[in-house]
Amino acid sequence: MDLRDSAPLIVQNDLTVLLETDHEDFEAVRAELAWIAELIKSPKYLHTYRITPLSLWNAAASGIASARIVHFLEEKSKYGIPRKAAEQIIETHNRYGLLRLISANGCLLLESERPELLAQIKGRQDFRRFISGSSGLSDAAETPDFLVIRPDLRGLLKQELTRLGYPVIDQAGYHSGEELPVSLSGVTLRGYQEQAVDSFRSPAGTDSGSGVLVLPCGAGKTVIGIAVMARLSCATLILTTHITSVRQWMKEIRAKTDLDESRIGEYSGAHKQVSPITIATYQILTHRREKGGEQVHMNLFNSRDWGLIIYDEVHLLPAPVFRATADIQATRRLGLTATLVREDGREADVFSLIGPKLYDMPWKKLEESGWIARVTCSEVAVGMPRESMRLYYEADKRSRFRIAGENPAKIDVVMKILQRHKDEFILIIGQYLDQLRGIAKRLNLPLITGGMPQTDRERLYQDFRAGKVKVLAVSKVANFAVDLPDASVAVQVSGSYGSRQEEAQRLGRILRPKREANRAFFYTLVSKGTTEQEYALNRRVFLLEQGYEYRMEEGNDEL
DNA sequence: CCGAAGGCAG
DNA sequence: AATTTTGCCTTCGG
Repeated sequence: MDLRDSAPLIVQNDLTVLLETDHEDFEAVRAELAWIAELIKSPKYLHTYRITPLSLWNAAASGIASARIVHFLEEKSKYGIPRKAAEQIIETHNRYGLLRLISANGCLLLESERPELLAQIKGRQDFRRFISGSSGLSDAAETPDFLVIRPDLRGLLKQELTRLGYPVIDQAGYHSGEELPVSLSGVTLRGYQEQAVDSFRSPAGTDSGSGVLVLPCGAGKTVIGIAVMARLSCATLILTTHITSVRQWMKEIRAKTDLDESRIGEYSGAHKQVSPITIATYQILTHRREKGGEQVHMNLFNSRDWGLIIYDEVHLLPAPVFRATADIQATRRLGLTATLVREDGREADVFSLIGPKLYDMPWKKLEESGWIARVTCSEVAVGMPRESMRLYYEADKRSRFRIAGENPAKIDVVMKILQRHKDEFILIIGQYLDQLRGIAKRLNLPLITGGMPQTDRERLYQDFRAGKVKVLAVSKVANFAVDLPDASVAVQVSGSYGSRQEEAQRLGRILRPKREANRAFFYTLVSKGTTEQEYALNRRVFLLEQGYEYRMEEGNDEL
């Protein structure tokens, strides 16, 4: 084994990978590593990644060969790859594709080049329920060429086999659904958007037909969804997180296709229209009248012959919708998201029930080509005044986070930042209403919270867009409001615990391309010597994974 | 038919 | 481990 002291990686036996952050190749190696591993820890000088079965299968699905992975790791690591680790990478990677679902003569078949694997599955008590009738051979002891699978259990089977470590490539095809001619009008897709749409379409011969596209905020996920709809030209059900997003989809579909208004419907609390294009929230699907009661709106999946279902923000898809999705595997499914990471660890279910990752556009690449603003992130350490520190130490564990979050010294730091960015549009985002009210009062800023009526909000947005107001304080509504105007500076004064999701969303607020210098600034204020620092560490993980760096600043002198 | 207000759940 | 916001349902008044 030759020694490459100058290489930035160390690959360990357990498939964790360490990456030196001050290495000259850091950025290039990080970008490559992001395709095959997940970032799990990110202290300043040494980031820890883990290569998981799922990360390898997603890589396999996007066409990255195991040889390329091993070669890359070999070349970029100081001590090469331990033999065991290389074997395991190849073994796991190669399992993707061992099992295939196909349909023949109207039957659903599970086939493999490894008949002994099929025999093993057939022999398992807990897989008996998936197999229907005979498996092509009468003698149970013989090794089968294929297994006949109950079509209604197609989803569950894939879920179970993925859990067992044998993901299935599903080539059994899809029903085409009700026809609905759709053409795009007045839109030109950007290059990467075209690629994303293509990746969902049949790559030579095989029909991918289901899977997930990963794109940053502001990359135009809606347009891509609409373009897929136009290519397939069939009745489509679109599921999304909240009503504003439902309306957003409607608006864009109206603007960007030749569809008549009557063909587009909203299925929500207010309107229950089932049109050839129907847009609904996840909430209405999961809603129960009483605890443990029936989910009356789940029928939406069967209330029309959908040819395509679009899952917007697929990382937020709730458990009952997974269950319903297992039953409709013959329908094409498109997942859209900015991150495949879920806080509940159900990435494997996204993989087996929605589909594998088909396309991934890293944030940094979009930044390079100017489609989103270049952002400088800073973490500002703010010391706590003696009185708050005393309260902090006296408080029980659960109140501490809030006391640190509401650190009154943060106001002065906010003022300094406002000074630094005097003529720019600034959002001040926080978690606690008391804190925000305090800041808004001291600095004489308008404050938007969930309690503010929609019309009042819109008036403020307008003033902001017109430049009459340049600094706006906002509560958690900033995480959801689609129509919140764009700013070039965001100051996060507090957040909800370790949510990576939230950090990414808030950064998303300032990503829209800027007129002159295409730059934006993201500040996050963290109280020194408190638990807030640990949570901040976790919040950063997702953005670090995307290649953002955080500058460390001191907000005030020691108190 | 529509929108607003109040309650509850996630 | 917890604050806030949102969405859905029901009821009520026009």
